[in-house]
Amino acid sequence: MSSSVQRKRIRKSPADRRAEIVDAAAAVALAEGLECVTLRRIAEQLDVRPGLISHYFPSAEDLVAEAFGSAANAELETLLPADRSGETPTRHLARFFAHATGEAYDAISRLWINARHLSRYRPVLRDRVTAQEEAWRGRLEGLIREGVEGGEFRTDDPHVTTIQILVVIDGLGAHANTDSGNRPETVTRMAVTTAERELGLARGTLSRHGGPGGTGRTGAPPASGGAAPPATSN
Amino acid sequence: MSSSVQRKRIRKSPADRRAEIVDAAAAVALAEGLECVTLRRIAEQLDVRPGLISHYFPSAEDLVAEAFGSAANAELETLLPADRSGETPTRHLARFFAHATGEAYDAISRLWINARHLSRYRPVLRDRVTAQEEAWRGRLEGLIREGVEGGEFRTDDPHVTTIQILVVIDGLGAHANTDSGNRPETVTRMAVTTAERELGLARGTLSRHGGPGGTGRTGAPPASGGAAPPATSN
DNA sequence: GCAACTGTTGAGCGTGCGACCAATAAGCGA
DNA sequence: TCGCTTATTGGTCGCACGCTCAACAGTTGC
Repeated sequence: MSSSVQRKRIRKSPADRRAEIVDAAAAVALAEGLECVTLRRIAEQLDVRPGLISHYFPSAEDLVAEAFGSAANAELETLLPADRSGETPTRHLARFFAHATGEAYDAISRLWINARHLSRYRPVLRDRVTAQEEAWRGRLEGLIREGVEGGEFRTDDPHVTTIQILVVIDGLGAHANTDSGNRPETVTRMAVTTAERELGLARGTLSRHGGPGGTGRTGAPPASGGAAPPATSN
Repeated sequence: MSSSVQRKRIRKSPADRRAEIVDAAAAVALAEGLECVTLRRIAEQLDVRPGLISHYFPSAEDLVAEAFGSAANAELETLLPADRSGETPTRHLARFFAHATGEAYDAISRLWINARHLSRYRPVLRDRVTAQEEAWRGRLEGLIREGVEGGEFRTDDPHVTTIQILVVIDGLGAHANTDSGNRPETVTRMAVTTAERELGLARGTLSRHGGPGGTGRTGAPPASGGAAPPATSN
């Protein structure tokens, strides 16, 4: 109404404005997809003119990459905080799976699918995706190594084990845009099952994230053969 | 030069023209991505006018869905032919993994990532993707059930086992646009490892696709713990 | 040989995109 | 308080997209 005749200009410091733009872009990327991160869309979000976005990001591709990096990084920080104050690796890993397997993770899965596809055409984004994959892997591998050193986990090769877990999580997340949600419990639990198997943990250890934090052992015998284990109700 | 003044019109039967368009669209989808399946692009490919493509596909989204469906279906037919003339399920599954793990499969992985992402915005494509997932799963599950009935495979739930294998394949394929290719051998073999474990097969049974076709048993003890198996050279 | 059918063309509309640039005004230091 | 720096605006360009439609021309059947 009052602003249609003459726009009120709000002048901010470059650092503030840039951060504001990146935050808005990350939000749009997460909610609507990376292809919706356009100069006009972000400008509208912040109630500024498209030219201003161009001013801070002369190449729009840089903004898209930044949006993905920001969103993915924030999620990583929630999922696997660098600061694990006092919590055991087992509890931490259990908490990680609880979050990374629930429906709340679908938005993140969508973002990863989005970014991995768009990487095909946009080199700048591709570099960002590679860096983020590295960051996620590094963070998880650190947690696993810590658990191995403390005797909670057991694996010959933490690096390979980490990748194996991530591959399963990626595989489960691949259908975030299509699945109707009716998946067998055994499949939903695949990531946890893989982790427990590869880390020498008893079945169920990583399912109860409110459970024992000390040793993580329950005394249940480990799965012996290769047959599919019966699905547990919880 | 000679055709610039007056275009030579080639009139074809609707069925032929439609098939021609779908084939071209599928080829473009596979080579350059589904977003390159545009009226203008396909028209250029066939040396006709864009309006003609619109004539056969009043909605461009239908053409994209058809392109994906055609490409995915052709690949499924190569990967898991409906007609398994005389070959044992073990040999057949081994052949499947040989193809679905090699670099030649990257193009298909890219297409799936592409389609799954685009499904977010295009309902028609989403239905097609869901149908293709169903088809792939059904074909693989049929093979596994056949193996179980013949005593080559052993699993309590062929349905779940099938999905588990496909999840791993999806997880491995997720990085087709970003990976530099340097992946640990153990990770590359994850799909085969999963199949062998879930089907009660000895390690290596599904790696040698030129190997024994009868029983598929080698006498080697099954993997006990979660330790990474030594990498085999072939 | 001619007429009817319809596959095919050519042209144009409206939209949204990234990129560019001169003009403007907000806020800071002198 | 004034002037300068520069953050911000408003407008425009070229491009590619899907979609529409009247006009054209192969092909077929009479």
